[in-house]
Amino acid sequence: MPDLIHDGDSAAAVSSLRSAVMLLGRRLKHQRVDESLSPTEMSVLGTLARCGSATPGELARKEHVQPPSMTRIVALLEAKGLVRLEPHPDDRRQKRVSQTEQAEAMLAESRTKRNAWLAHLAEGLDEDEWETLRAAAPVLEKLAHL
Amino acid sequence: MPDLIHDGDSAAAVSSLRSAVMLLGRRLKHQRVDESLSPTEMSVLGTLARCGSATPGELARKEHVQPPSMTRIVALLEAKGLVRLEPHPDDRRQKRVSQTEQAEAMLAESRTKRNAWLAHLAEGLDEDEWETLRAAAPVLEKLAHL
DNA sequence: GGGTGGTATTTAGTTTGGGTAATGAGTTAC
DNA sequence: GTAACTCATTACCCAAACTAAATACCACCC
Repeated sequence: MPDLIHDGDSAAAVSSLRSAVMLLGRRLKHQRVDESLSPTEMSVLGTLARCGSATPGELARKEHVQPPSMTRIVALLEAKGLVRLEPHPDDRRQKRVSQTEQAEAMLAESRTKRNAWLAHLAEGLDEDEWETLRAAAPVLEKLAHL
Repeated sequence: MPDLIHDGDSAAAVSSLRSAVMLLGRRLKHQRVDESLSPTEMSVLGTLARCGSATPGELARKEHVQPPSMTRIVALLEAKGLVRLEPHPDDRRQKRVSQTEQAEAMLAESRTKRNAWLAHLAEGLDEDEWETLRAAAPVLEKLAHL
């Protein structure tokens, strides 16, 4: 690992990365598959799809959101029939959240639409640039979860 | 440019990119140099540093924010002594926004602190991964502005 | 067994950062 | 010279997070 703080190139890269991520994030917020679903709600569904099921607390930690926010999000998702809430087998303080088949179908449709939007945006990139980005995607994801 | 919609690998990359960007964006929001400055305000200062000066409307378009929001942001920045507002030389409807020396100093300090945070986060990446990310930074920035 | 401290979730109330609609001033085209 | 358009602003609103406090439960120690 290079010295990220004092190496000039890395410093510039970090700065560039930050502003790009924040700007792109703001734009992505507006690209919703389902108007009634907030970006974080979508993200929670994605997490559930990857992890199977989780407690609200685990979800809050994974999404880097405070527990009360996750309570609200889970409640809204349940009201829409996208997640199921069951009592935790071992600990009656906790609950188990898992996605429904409906959520799975919506995620599939959502991916198609998101891809269309981002693909449209990425038409402004050349082949090499896209290749760079494709290589970086998993790394960025790892970084985001560290 | 490959077919981003139907190529399976690219579809996965797009999906991964989206969730990573949104999650990382949410986390970055909390890492402020100056507690009294919102992420978008910081971003505006960054844009001004790159572009010299601009009108509120130009800034709104660059940041992908509505004009009224930019009016408020610029007003807050002016109240903090970080930008200067002058009448536009050619068109009396418009104004020219430019950063002050104070803003420049703050940006420098800000970069140091941001780098420290992101560098700390990036300790979990190995050298190759960081190299990948560094190469992707300018591309991501280009994509965000398309 | 009962008290004590800690944890999971929720409720209530607040802040924040953005949006839309409507207004006023200034410019451009006809 | 007026009609149409553009830039910035004002007033109002809304969504989505937060903090603090309440509730329910577990685990440990005596």
